[in-house]
Amino acid sequence: MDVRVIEPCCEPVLVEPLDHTEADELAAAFKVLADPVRLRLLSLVATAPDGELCACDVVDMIGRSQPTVSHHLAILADAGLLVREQRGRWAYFRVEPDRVAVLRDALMIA
Amino acid sequence: MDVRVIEPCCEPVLVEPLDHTEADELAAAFKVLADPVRLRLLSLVATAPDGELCACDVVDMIGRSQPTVSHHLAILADAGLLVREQRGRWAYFRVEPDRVAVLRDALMIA
DNA sequence: CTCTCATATAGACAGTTGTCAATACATCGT
DNA sequence: ACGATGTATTGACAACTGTCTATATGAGAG
Repeated sequence: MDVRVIEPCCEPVLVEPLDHTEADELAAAFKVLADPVRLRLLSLVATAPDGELCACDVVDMIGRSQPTVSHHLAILADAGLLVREQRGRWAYFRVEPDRVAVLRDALMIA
Repeated sequence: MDVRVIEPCCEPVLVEPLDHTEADELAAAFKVLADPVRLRLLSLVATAPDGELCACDVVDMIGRSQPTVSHHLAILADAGLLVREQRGRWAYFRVEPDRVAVLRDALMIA
């Protein structure tokens, strides 16, 4: 039977209320996720076969104009959720798991 | 040594991109978290000694007007993150852990 | 019943956000 | 060097959001 030492996971970590600064930063982070286009972009990159996706392929999948997609990708990258890598004319994006984990951990509150 | 059978936890669960409907619903849910006042309210309730908090005590802690606090509490309750219980003239709130877990699970993407 | 107090609602206003068309920038191929 | 192509930026506009004051609702106390 497969066993391992239990790690603190999925248990409450919030022991005292957020102060103003923490709340502002967290809210800004969640605001990035509070848009359907950005969530779909994130899920597209996360489920991409090679773990990365070219911006050139994304526009058609999303169904928004190229500037709009570029804008949302920039927001995700600025937030650290995606990392951007320029290869020639093309921009490739991949998910930054640690950054996603920060937000996930913030929800271990109850 | 404390051991147990491993459970699927904190591992990627997203295997295909979100469709429009899923993205819209998730975005609406994260939008609720995308405000510092609501995050502080949530953390105040989550860390309250009895697991519940009276709206009457909250206004002073937050530093916003009573209507504003009431507005944010309503948004959190409508989203299912808080449950509201009227006791006489007072309204008590507690966290709905299952609802928080839904959002946390949505971030198990990488 | 009436007064008081906790909470909710209405309405208004400033600031922010998502979107697009137009344009600029940058890199590759010829 | 030049043209083609992928991506980013600019500017504009409609829609949404958070906040307040003023007011309404609703429940207990006297």
